[in-house]
Amino acid sequence: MVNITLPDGSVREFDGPVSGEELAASISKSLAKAAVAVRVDGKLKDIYLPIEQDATVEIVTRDSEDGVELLRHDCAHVMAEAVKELYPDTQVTIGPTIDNGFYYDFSREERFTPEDLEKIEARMREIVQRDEPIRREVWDRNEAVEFFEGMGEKYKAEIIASIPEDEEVGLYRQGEFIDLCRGPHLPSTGKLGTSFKLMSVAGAYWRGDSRNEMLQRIYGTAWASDKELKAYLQMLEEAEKRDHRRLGREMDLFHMQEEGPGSVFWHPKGWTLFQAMIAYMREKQRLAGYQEINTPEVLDKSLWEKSGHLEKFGENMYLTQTPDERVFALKPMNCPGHVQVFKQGIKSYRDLPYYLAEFGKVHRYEPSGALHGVMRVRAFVQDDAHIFCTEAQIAEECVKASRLIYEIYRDFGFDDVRVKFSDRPERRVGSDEVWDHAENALKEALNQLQVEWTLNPGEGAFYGPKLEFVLRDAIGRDWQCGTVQVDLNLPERLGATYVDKDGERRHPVMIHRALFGSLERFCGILIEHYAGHFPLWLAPEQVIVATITDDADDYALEVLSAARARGLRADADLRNEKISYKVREHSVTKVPVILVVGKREAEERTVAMRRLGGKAQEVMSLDAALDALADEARSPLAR
RNA sequence: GCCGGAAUAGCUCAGUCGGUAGAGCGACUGAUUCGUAAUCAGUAGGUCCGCGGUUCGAUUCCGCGUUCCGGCACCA
Repeated sequence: MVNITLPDGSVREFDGPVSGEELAASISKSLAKAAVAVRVDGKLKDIYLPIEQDATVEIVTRDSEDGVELLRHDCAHVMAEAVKELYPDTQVTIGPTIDNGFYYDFSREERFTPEDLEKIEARMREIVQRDEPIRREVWDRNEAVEFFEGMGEKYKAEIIASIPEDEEVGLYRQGEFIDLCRGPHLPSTGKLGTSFKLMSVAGAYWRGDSRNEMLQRIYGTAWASDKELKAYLQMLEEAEKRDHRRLGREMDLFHMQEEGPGSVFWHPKGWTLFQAMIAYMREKQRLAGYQEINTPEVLDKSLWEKSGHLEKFGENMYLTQTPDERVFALKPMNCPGHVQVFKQGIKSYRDLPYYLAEFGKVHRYEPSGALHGVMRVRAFVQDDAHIFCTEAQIAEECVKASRLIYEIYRDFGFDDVRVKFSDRPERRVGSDEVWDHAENALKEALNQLQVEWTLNPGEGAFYGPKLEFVLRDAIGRDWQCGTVQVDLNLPERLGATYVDKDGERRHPVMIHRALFGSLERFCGILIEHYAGHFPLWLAPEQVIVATITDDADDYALEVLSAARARGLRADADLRNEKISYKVREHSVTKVPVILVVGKREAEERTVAMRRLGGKAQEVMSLDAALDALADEARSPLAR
């Protein structure tokens, strides 16, 4: 007797072992048709395998979240099958699912071309047509290793050999193709459907390690229906339209050029946006008790030797030699400079926590392949600050800094923020005891914050563990922005001390924190997040006064002065062009408000206010319009 | 840095099987005085990314380099 409990709580009795297929069929015909797998006591299983003991079972349908995941995984296998059929000399490696799709890494002498992708996709559709059953087999580990080695599949053999001894070696067979896989899978290739598409081919290191050989990775996307596939492809197109590199040019915010790889030329409008961000942060930090400073960008090599930067971060540093043959480094971080400021005069425990902030421009020689618009550059401004405090104050100060980050992101329109905790890296300074201490303090802060977080093992800074605050951009890419780092090493290395209650000199703890992180990156994220439609307080150009004919020129200039007098960033468009032409042009550059004035408005001292993207316009008195706009243009901190 | 791809007018792109290039938009000039996302006409604008090589001749073919794009690795 096997008792199966269904999600609704009902229990079904069977005389003996029952498969998911049979169970679904016993419930309804339509469910049997839609069923592709089962979840037995929380674990996904193949639908044709017998359930031999009492269990809670959920039928997984093709269009459910689990179902789509399986479908994508199968898609990867079918792709591998197609590749092996077309190019038998190829070795297969791994093929997992990812957001929106899947990939599979192959090893092959020749390169896959876009034409090859078309062929592979066509063959995949044939395999779906064949509707090959996909069946699980449990193999003896050594036999499996021999089998794959015999086929010349050295990567597969290596993976199998590395599976823990107590785990089953499960292989899945579909047609002639057999692959190692944890599973489960759909019952046959026909269940895959046709809503998939191969997207691109790219290089990827074997086991994700740059010391290993490079494989060829083919990316694909797969969905439960053509409708969803189409929606996804459309989303990609939309994302392309809001790409900050494109909008940066269209809105005349910035440019970059060959002579300065990874360096931004900010144009007047882009710099206005940048300054609006700084103005906001300056005020936010003032309210939180920070003092702003400014420290040198070029400092003698010896300081960077003392701090450990040259040893642990040197690959990323720009060095420069002066005519007197002294060697200086462009600062890649602001911390050593801030320690120098802290060290001036004698600090008492009563001075702690001591907050120093700087909008510091740092230079880092980043790998060329990492550069990406303003998101990943070699010269950027950090809203950096260092909090010098006692060990007892660490957790509280980390909590305060983290809360600032959440508040700020909310003001800029981001609610979905993820946190990663990065612990000690291989390349580090300081003893294990010190690291234990720093990591525990940071974890305590996370506890107090009561937020979800994930561990990012070995990704901490060389001087301390860190919290990383991550935002997702329009194309689904994650960007690390804010960070809070606990440092028990640099103050000692650089000789920073304070006099404690007992008269002893002690090294303070240093908390490094950046809230935007990089102003450049945050700015890029803002552009994409808003698709260039900035809220009024951030828009580089807030108001355009546009005339209908030159009858209104004098009045338009009067409106312009009045708008500027209220602090609005405004300009006038008096050109002899049709109003529809002007509206289009300023809409393309995403000016949020156009005040249209013609003869009628001039006579009545009104304006016709038109919002970006809006259909209608509102005629209101000049004063009322400017009052409303000036109010709306205030920063969130002034509300 | 690694794998693959690309680089032609300000932008988007076409083109030359080797004989020094073209469109649309934009810019400029003129006309048009017009009510909410493109008025009409004309003009100008190019080291075809750079350096070598092959060739009578290279923007085109080959090599090297630079930058960019998509990934990987790295990272704020």
